[in-house]
Amino acid sequence: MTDPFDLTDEDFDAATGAPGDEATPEPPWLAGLNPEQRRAVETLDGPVLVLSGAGTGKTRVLTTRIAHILHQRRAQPWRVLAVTFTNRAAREMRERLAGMIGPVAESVWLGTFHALSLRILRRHAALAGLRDGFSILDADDQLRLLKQLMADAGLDAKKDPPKAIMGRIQRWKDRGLTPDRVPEEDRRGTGAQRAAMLYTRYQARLLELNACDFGDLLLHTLGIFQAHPEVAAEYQRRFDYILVDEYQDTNVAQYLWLRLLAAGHRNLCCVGDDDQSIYSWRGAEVGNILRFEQDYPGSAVIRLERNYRSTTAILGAASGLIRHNADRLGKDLIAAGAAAADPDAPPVKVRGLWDGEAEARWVVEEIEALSHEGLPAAGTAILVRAAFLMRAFEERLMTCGVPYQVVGGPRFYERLEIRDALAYLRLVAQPDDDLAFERIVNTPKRGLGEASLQSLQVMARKAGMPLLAAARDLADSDELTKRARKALAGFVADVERWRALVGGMPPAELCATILEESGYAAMWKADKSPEAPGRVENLEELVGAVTEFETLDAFLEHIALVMETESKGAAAGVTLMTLHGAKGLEFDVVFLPGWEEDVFPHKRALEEGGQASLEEERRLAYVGLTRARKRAFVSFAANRRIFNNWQAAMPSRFVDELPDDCVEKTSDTGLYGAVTAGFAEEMGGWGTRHPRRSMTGGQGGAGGGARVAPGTGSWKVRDRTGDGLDITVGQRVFHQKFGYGRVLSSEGGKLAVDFEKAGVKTVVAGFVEAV
DNA sequence: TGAAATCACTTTTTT
DNA sequence: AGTGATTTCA
Repeated sequence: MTDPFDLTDEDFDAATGAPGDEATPEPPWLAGLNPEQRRAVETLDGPVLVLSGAGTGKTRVLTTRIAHILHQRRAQPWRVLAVTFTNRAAREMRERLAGMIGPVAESVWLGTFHALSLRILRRHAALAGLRDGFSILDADDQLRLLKQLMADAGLDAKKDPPKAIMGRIQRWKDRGLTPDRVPEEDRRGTGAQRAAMLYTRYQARLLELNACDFGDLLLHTLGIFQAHPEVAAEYQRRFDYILVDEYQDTNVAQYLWLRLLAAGHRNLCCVGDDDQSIYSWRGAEVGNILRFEQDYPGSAVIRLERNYRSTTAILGAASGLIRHNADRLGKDLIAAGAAAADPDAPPVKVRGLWDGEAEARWVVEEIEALSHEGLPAAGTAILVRAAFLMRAFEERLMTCGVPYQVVGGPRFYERLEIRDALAYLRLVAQPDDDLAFERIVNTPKRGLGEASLQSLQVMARKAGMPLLAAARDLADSDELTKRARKALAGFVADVERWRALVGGMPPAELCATILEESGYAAMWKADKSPEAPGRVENLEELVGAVTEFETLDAFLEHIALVMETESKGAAAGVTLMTLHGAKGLEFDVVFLPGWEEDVFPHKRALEEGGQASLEEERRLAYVGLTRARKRAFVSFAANRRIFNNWQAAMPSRFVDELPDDCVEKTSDTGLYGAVTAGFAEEMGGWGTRHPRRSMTGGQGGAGGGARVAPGTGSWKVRDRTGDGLDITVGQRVFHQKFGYGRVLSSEGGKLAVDFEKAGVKTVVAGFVEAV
């Protein structure tokens, strides 16, 4: 195979007139690399696979490699394509690159698969059957659309859960399969046929709506490349070098996408770690990394095994654990950093506790103790298997007044009020966005009930026009009651007035105008429920977020792809997040709670995926451990409340798999006596010695119970500025989580408050506001 | 048409 | 337990 870019340095320099090696001093960024890293950076021609273990400098290699390509004048920045998996990784890489090579970093094609696909798709929308300005549906829209289609087809949502169907559709998309290519064996079995049928209709409906979902961004791009070789060729020529981060997490569609783009020059560099593959449930194929060498014969394979992040104890624990996986390329981490040299680096602490609340108490105690040892909360993370495990920690951290932030929790864009507000903006930007129309036509209440909307739907469907246009016509006809007609006409007039304003004023101002004039903001301001003020705040935050953008379209595009408000402000406290969210991050101190059978490894994972899933769960544990630089703590509870009842829990098998020489196991000695050998069995036995405690209804607060049911989902994190000095006994206060209440007593910065909903609770003064 | 009442389902992980 | 959806009642 001839490779147009297989040039020697001399050829290249002669061709471009760039100075030769001796004239160019070695760029500073190469100096600090170890030999393997250096090889990964300097092997520019042909396919390269970098097997990069945790903490071995993967991001550094990627950014340095880009810098090197540019410095060597191998390519212009806009001819380099770098693909990441998350927006965060893209942002981080861009920042680090800018730090090395300056503002020219901006012109590199760097982004997530989805963002880059969208960029390509916008240019060739017509080839995918879309019109300019097509919109991107969020998960909620997708599901609503599917439910409509199911209702039209007379399918029972009880028999075929829309979420399950959606899952199947997405997995087909992950595999690059359009509805007509769904293989026969995928159509057999319960519900499969109906899912395939719905997939066809769903795609058809999306085209009618001039919309696509997340998976379509890739699928359409891929389809265009396959159906129009001249377009594919254009992009093959356009990029001289392609780099891919987290290659182990790519799905089939992404694999094909990359293979197509790299087909010409094969200057493809993929960086990944099979031991950190944790997204198979989303269609990721570890197979992609395992067969790289076969796909790209003659590829260079470079292993990065020197870990600069963690202590030997942490690495030993992680390696010992992951060794239990059969299906891996086999790669060992060698401690090489400053942390490894620390002679009194302590072992990984493993601790068994009575229940989830005791676990939270212990974790926060340790956090407070560590902060006195020079390891402050700001460098500490609590990493959990599933979001519901966060509750106990949030509660405990709040009670103790330790600042914290939840990362990747319920996301900004997913909030009801934000989705509503976005629907207004979408409808104004895209009058044929029917899903947006439906969402807000009667929010706030305009007296347009189901009956009116039903006839509107029917009419629009018959005339083949978008709902907004149909509404305009319907308001002029005499189909509806006078009141409904008037309301509809008013709504249509509003939207048209706002549409006229687009471009005439900054989008943030437009957004504020719409929220005011529609009465949507007023609706929440008038709402008396405890969460309403937070929603008003979020709406204000939304307007603030729009300020960053020049046009409404640019904002909507950003929100569709990024869907998270940029983490603003310094991370001051303990970081609380899921293990999945933690990949690619590092902390001085890491707590890994909830290591119990059925929780971690998760029961559902085992039920659905068997051995393969068990290994994936183990990789997740490995990811968790390897996030830690200096200290790692593993814990498990003998009893845990799941849903609303208590369940006895066995320690996770992963606890036993941790090598003894790297960990120190202790249990609650004060309560249960010293336990050394047979530790896990004994802990597991607790549950049987103390059979399921059934707690009768959490609230009521009585019965000596400090144990009060946790409140609702999310609340805003507040820093502890001002110690609530203006709060006095008898004062009515508002608490983000517990709502309104009255102060009973105050002692040492803590208040006893009688909450209207949650009963009597002790809270830190800084977490309540006087009302 | 809107509010109240009941019901079912939740909690694995997310671009 | 708490949320959201669906059903029932005023």
